[in-house]
Amino acid sequence: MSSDRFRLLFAKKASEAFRAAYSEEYAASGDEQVFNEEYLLQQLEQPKDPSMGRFALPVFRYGRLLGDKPPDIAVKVAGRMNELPGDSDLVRAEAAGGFINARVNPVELTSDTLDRVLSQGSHYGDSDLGRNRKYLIEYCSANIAKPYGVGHLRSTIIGNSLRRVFRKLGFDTIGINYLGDWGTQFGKMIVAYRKWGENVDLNSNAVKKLLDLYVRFHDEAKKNPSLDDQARAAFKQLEDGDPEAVRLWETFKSISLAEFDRIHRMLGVEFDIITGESFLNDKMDAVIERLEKAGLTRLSEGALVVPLDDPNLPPCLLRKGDGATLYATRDLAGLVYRWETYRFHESLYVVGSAQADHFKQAFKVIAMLEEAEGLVPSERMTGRVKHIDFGWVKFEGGAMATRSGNIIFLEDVTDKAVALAKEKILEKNPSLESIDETAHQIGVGAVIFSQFSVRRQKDVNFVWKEVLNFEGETGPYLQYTHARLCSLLRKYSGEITAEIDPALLAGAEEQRVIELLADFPAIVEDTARTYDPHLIASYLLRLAAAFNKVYQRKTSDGRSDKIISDDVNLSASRMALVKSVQTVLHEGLYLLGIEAPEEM
RNA sequence: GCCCCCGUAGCUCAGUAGGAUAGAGCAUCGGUUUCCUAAACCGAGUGCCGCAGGUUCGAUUCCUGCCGGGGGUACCA
Repeated sequence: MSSDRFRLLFAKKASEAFRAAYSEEYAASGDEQVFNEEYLLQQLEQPKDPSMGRFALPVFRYGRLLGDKPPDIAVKVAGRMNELPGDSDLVRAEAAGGFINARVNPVELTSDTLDRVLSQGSHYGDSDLGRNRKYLIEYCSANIAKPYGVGHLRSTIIGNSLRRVFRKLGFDTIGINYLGDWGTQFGKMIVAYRKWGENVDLNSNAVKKLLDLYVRFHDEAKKNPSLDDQARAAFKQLEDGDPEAVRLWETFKSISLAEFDRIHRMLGVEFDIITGESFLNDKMDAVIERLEKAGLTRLSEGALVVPLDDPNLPPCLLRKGDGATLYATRDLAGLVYRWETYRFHESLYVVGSAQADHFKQAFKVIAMLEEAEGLVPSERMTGRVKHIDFGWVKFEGGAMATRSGNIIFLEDVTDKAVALAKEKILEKNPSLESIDETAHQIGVGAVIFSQFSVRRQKDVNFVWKEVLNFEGETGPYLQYTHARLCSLLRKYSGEITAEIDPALLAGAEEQRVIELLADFPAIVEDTARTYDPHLIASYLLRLAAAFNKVYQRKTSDGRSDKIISDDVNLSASRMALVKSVQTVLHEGLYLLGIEAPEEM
């Protein structure tokens, strides 16, 4: 939680109050560090229930030090704090058990927050945290010649979101799609195509036909293991530049690239660089040489490896027995290339947790190399490269695997979601102008949001019933709330400004919304710190729910308490809130990669 | 065998660098629209927080062991 002026003042007062209320013990403690402002600021936390206060200071740890009971300490210190001169209005201390709760002046918080949101608009929550720092984020990394399944969706949308989050924080962020366009799998594809692909027409539906070949290869390889040897040989041909193998590879690649491009447009996903493993083909020898020169390599069972000084990791393979390279070799070349080219602040790899060991190995090799070469710390990338892992996408509880053909095509999912969204629009808002476009935004939004519904590290279940549910904690719920806010904005004819009477927004429901609005910048930073957009997703649900309470509220006589009414000042105040929530909801959805239609 | 991740309400999950009575959604039941979009809102209830120890003023959170699920474990990526 970042510090604002309320927290700073609270910490300052608490520090003074401790010294005043316990002057003797303070002098005797010899540990004044726990009483200084910076330390206290760090100790501030969020009360369990927002109604208890905006933030709180637990004082349990002072019990022994001050020889007093925590609840008594809280009472004494809180009392002193409220007696201190200066800005006595801004934040009030309130003892509650072993906590000192902070009551922030609602008028100040309201005008402060609304002023910032309304004046900064979509830039609210921006930061210069990342000024002059480069951030690399690799995501998607789909494999050429394989279909785009829901498995790839997770990496793609997490990475796409992180790219937007880091940009917002001022980092010079580069999103990289590092396609799997090289490796033994292409040997398999080449063998399969030579054997069974002569009569396959690749002019239509090519991706699915290539998948059929791939699946058939694995089926037949079970009965006939010599196929795997043929595949390795074919990949070796490809690496050696055999023209026919290269021609086939290029065909597979162009088919896939066109397909990926189409799908990414459909999802609204962006990349700054699209490259592939093959880009590194001419950069691997140099890395291998460096490792050899550093004395880290060894020949083992015919293969060239780097033994790692970690008993839990197998050696990292650089060259197979036949001299061909591996995934790890290319990733090492990529690490070195990116470090030399960009000198990044951090470089992230958004890849599933199944590859955790692979990244541990690669990062370990780099660390050993940098150590062996005696590089100064500023020349080392160790510690700056991170594997951002995530759990599996399970289908109705089971595993998905390309090889067995047990896979859900992403487009089948989005098509269904979009169709359902269209059905709902026709039912609820048939006069809407751009029905197809809106249905697309809602359907795709629902699919994307479903991936953010759990923390990054956890497996996410793909269940049709849940992905196609538009009620409750879903993307469409957020979009719907946003659309209603836009509807109010269209209807309201007055000017929207932060120059309103904050007292008119003093109700508990409004205050809850304002507190959440004030939290947004910290949420964006937390997302960057944890590399998990789930935080934004759950925050937006809280914000939308809090606003819907205001929106649906009834007056004491049972009538709905309208946002826009005959009371000009009240309407203006509420509309300032409406515009602020709409702004943050829109920006938050943008950070997740989800569109926010104005009507639906 | 060894290593990593996970285990919270019937289901799916939150629980923010230990803290205040462990929270949401779905599902179930009931209610709200003379209509600023009911894709919403309100109400109803359920928890040996996998088990057993340990550290601490305080553990769902940290440590150890065990049980259960998933993943990884050199010529796939």
